[in-house]
Amino acid sequence: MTVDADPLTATFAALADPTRRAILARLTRGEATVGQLAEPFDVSLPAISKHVKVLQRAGLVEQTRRAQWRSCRLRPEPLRDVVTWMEQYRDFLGDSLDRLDHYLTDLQKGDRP
Amino acid sequence: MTVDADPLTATFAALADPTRRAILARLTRGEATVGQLAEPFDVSLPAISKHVKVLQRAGLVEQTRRAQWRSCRLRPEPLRDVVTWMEQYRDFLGDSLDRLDHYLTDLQKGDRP
DNA sequence: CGGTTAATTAACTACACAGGAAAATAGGTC
DNA sequence: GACCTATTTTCCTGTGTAGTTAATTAACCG
Repeated sequence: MTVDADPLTATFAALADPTRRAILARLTRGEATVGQLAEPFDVSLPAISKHVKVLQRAGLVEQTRRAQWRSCRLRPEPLRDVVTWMEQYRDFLGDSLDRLDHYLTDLQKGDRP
Repeated sequence: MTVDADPLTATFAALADPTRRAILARLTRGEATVGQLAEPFDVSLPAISKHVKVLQRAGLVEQTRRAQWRSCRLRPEPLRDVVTWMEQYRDFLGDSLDRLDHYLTDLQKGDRP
């Protein structure tokens, strides 16, 4: 993966790693520092730091500095882009994606945050 | 990506390539041989053949031999697994995924093909 | 300022992947 | 069998990535 890949490619590439998916799952339970994210894993801190950077590049994680801590927060937009991409397969997945489609359309019109 | 990656990882890795996503999009319009899949792209046939193999390994494409042609067909299961995985982010994506969740649950119970 | 903590960067190894060209396989036709 | 077509396999190159340890940056604390 090049650094200038299109957003969808960057998102799928970011999701194509179990450690990164686990990091995202952890972040659904609230913000966390890089050190906190690293705790459950048996890998070095630099490794986690790089994973976080991949997630940032894909727009899935946002990092804010608080003193010497980097607090990581989950960003939903790329996942919504994935859902949007999957809509072209609605005939294969069933009509539920139609409803999802409408929801996202409404969302773009500003009907909901 | 190792060859023995878990299914979700293999699926996301397969989707993390624009050429492969284009191949999938083409297959929503019906079956196609490897040669037909290669036509729109400015890459060699072996390259496409390898992309198709990655898609097969992820379960996204099924190949059936007809004489010397390999007809490729889209398989929806891995995409459904992606939707299932995304359900843990429903709070971030909105309640539409709840409905999708119910749909997939009904589907597992055999309410629909 | 010296020390401590949090996180990143640098340098390196090992491996996987995208791509091409060329050779090999497989099936159909004559 | 010889030949043609479709596809895959093999071999090669360049590049990206996951991981390590060691060094570096950044911010706070006394």
